[in-house]
Order: sequence, then C-alpha cells, then structure tokens
Amino acid sequence: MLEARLTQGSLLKKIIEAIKDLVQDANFDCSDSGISLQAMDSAHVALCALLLKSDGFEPYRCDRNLSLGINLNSLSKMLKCSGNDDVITLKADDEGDILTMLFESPNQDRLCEYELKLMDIDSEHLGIPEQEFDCTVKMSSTEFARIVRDLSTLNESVTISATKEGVRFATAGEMGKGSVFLKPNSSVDDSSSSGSLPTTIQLSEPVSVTLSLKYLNNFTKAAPLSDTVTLQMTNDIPVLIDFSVGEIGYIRYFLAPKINEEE
Amino acid sequence: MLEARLTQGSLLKKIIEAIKDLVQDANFDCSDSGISLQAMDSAHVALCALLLKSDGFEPYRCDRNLSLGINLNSLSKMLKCSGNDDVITLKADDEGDILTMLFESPNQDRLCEYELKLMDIDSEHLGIPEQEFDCTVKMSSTEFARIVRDLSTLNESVTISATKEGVRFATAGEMGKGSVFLKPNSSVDDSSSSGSLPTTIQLSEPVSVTLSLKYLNNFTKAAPLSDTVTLQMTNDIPVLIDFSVGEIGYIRYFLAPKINEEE
DNA sequence: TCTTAAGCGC
DNA sequence: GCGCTTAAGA
Repeated sequence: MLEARLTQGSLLKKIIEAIKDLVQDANFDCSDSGISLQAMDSAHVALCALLLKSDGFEPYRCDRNLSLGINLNSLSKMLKCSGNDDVITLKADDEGDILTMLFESPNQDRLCEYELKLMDIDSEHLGIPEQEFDCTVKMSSTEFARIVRDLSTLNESVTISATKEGVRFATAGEMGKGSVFLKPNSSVDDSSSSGSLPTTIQLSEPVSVTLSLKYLNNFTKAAPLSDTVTLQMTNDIPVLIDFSVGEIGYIRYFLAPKINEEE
Repeated sequence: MLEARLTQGSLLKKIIEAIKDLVQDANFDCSDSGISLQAMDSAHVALCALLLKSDGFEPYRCDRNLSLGINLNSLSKMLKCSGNDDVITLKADDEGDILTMLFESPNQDRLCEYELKLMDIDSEHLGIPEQEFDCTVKMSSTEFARIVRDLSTLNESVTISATKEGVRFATAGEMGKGSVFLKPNSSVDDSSSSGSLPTTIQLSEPVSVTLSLKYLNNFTKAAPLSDTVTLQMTNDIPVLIDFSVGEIGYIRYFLAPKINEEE
C-alpha cells in the first residue's frame, strides 16, 4: 500500500494545476523512491515529467510499486476542497481502485477525507533521455511567464536565442514585432533589490529555437512552484523547461521546437 | 527622425488607455515642439486632443515633422508589455512605416524592443478654437469619475449646473433621481486632509449643460493621469474637459451638450 | 456570453 | 490592505 503525507499540501495543489491543462488522465507511478508521472499532451507535442521524491513526504511508505490512473480534472476538483495550509495524506491499497486523500487543517479542527476513483490508463512510458544541452538559462519564473504572456499577444510562436551576451525572446506578427532581451546578471552581487531574480546563462554553443507560445503559456502554470525556471536548449532538439518543486522534486516539460522554415 | 525618451513610461500607458476606447486609429503628429494628437470618436460626437511637450522627454529629437498613423489598440497591447517602471523610448524614421519602442527596466537587466506597424490615416485636422468659457470648475478627478459612474446607473445623460454657490450634477431616470452638489472649497486653506481635493469655481455666467454619461465615463479613463480635472462650460457650446499629463502636457476632451429639450 | 475567482498594482 | 484588471468556469 501507499501512504504519503505531505506537510505542505498546497504544493500538491499547485502541481496538479500545472499539469491538468496539458494532460487529462495520467498514471502516478509510486515506488519506494517516490511518486512520478510522465505523460504527453493530447496532441503528443509536449511531454510533462513530474518527480516527487519519497523523502519529501513525512512519512512515506510504499510497499509495492503502484500505478495510480488518475483523471487530473477530478483530482484538481478534490484538491480544491483542501485548505492551503492543510496537510495532505495520500493513501492507496495495493489492490484497490481508489485513492484516498486526507486533508488535515493545521489546528486539527477539521479532517477531510476524499476518495477518488482510479482509472485504467494505458501508460506510454516514454524513455526520456538524460541528455546534455548546449545552453542552460536560469531565470526568474515570473519574468519568464511575463515574457511568454506578452509575446503571445503578437503571434503564436517565439524564437529564443541565447549567446553569452544574453537571451532573446522574439516574435513578429501582423501588428509588428516584439523582442525581449535579458542580460545575464553581472557577477557582482547586485543586491540592489532590483525586483527580479538574476538571469544566468551557461552555454557551449549559441542556440536558437522556435517554440509554441501556447504550450509555453501552459508550462508557466508551474511558476507558482518555484522562483526560478531553467531552460535547457540545443538546436533542433526538444527544449527542457524545469521548475523545481520545493526541495522535493521537479516538474519538467519538454517541447519540440518548430523546424526553422519561414511559414 | 523622431526619438523621444520618456522616463516615466507609465504615463504613456495611461494616456493610451485614456484614448483607445474613444478612438481606434489616429495620427500622432510629431514636431520639434512635441507630440500631439487630435481625433474625433467614431460617432463624431466627441473630440480628443493630446499634447505632450518636447521638454517632457529626455532627450527629445524630431528633425522633420512626422505624422504617425497608429492603431491605438495595437499600441495599447504593446505598451502592456512594458513594466510600469520602465523607461520608454519612441523612435521613427522619416520614411519608415514603423514605430519602434524601447522598454528599459530600471536596472537595465531587461531590454524590450517592439515595432509597431504604422498606418495611413486620413487626418481630419480639426481647428479647435481657443475660446473663453463662462464657467471653469476645477475638481478632484477621482471624484468626478465617481460621480459620473454613480449617475450612469440612473440614466444616459447628466445635467451639470454651476453657480457661484457650487456645481450640481443631476440626472433622473426610471428608478428615480440623483443629484450631487459640490461646494467650492472655502478660501481658507482647509488642510483638514478631507480625503478629496478642493473644488474651485470661476464663472462670469451661470451655466447648465446636459451631457452624455457614456462619453463622460470614457473621458474619466484619463483620471489616473491627474489628481484634478478642469471642466470648462458655456451654455450650448461644447464642454472642454481637461486632464493634465504630469508636467508635460494634457489630454482634453470636447463634448457637445445635448440641446435642452425634454426627450 | 456572463459570472466568478485569482493575481497585480496602488 | 483594498481595488482593479485579467483569466477561468458556468
């Protein structure tokens, strides 16, 4: 059986919000090392990979590997019944077809128990290659969300180009063009409380990829989970966009770039 | 070419918000004295006049007179991509058909460049007469906005009547009547921090004009630009409603009164 | 399309 | 902390 107690239940709520617009149904694979999920969106264009390590739970127990088939919309609805400060405990029997969720209010005054019916879902276990990327950009997740939202008003796709000098997000549409350029922060620790977090760029090779803004906008639903986002890019290879989930794991999105031909 | 750098970029955002609901497309006329715009609303009922003096920009350069035909909705969308603290620089070539906008974040970490395609717009240069009015009311712009909004719930038009005793905004509809009376503030500098700014009235002749609340509501979009608004009225003559734009210019609206016959 | 809920700015 | 604008849901 599975029993996993998450002190900061709001994390789970944010995680599901960050996935449910991309994936309807998915298997949560539970083992003694933790809980993971891998799924493609319905159009099979983007891939989402979630990992929650067992030591992020207190306690965590998983005797046998379990694959819990879950409708994320239903799960989201139930999680909205929990308070943001609640402690959430997930329970599932080895042979059962329900996921039991316990919501405990901080002062123990309220105890909610919800049971979610599980589904059988054909799992498409996608071998996600552990690859090296030519360029890694780490930046403020809210700034990333802002840029993606801004450029979405102009067109459907954005071209992200990175050099040592900085990273550029550019698009063009009927109204005109838009381009945002971020300089990596001077090594000097500018504690000028300049609002946004510093951008850092590591690259072995300049890169330029063109991505769907609609999907990127979907991914930025994960921004509430982490102050920073990491973009990993290599030309013509799916981009990896990584949000850490507190100290306990991550949500990663993979998105194939559009092949660079003028439309 | 034009190059105009506005330190307080948020002013430009507010200006466009204050115009775009009234006018879809308009020419921004640029000369060495500054940037101006004059346009009527699509129903040709109201007139909007914007002036931004060159010395409000730092620096300002305009070699030749330029008329930039702009779709205000597109401009608004692009300006929303700027941060509220950004410095905004406008650039246009003499023979070009684009307006380039630079948004610089305060700490220079982010640099955005947007290009707006320009349009050819038949300019209807309306000779706006410099006229004397019988009555000038200066009052809090937020209070004005509040009154207009409140009375809008009762009917479509408001009758503004001013005497030395004060100014009255009155309307009547199916529900009933509404009337707001503002006394000019006593000459004594009442620093009673009474919330709202004092009202002042100068008049050579009592006036009474009936105006469309729908249009007045449109005009109050300019309230964020200035703490005060100035109403200038003469019976049966278009009313002038003036919001100053910081120290650098103004937005003025002209609205013809309804002819005073019971509907 | 309208209503409601969340995020952002003042 | 309050109000507003914007995004999601009915």
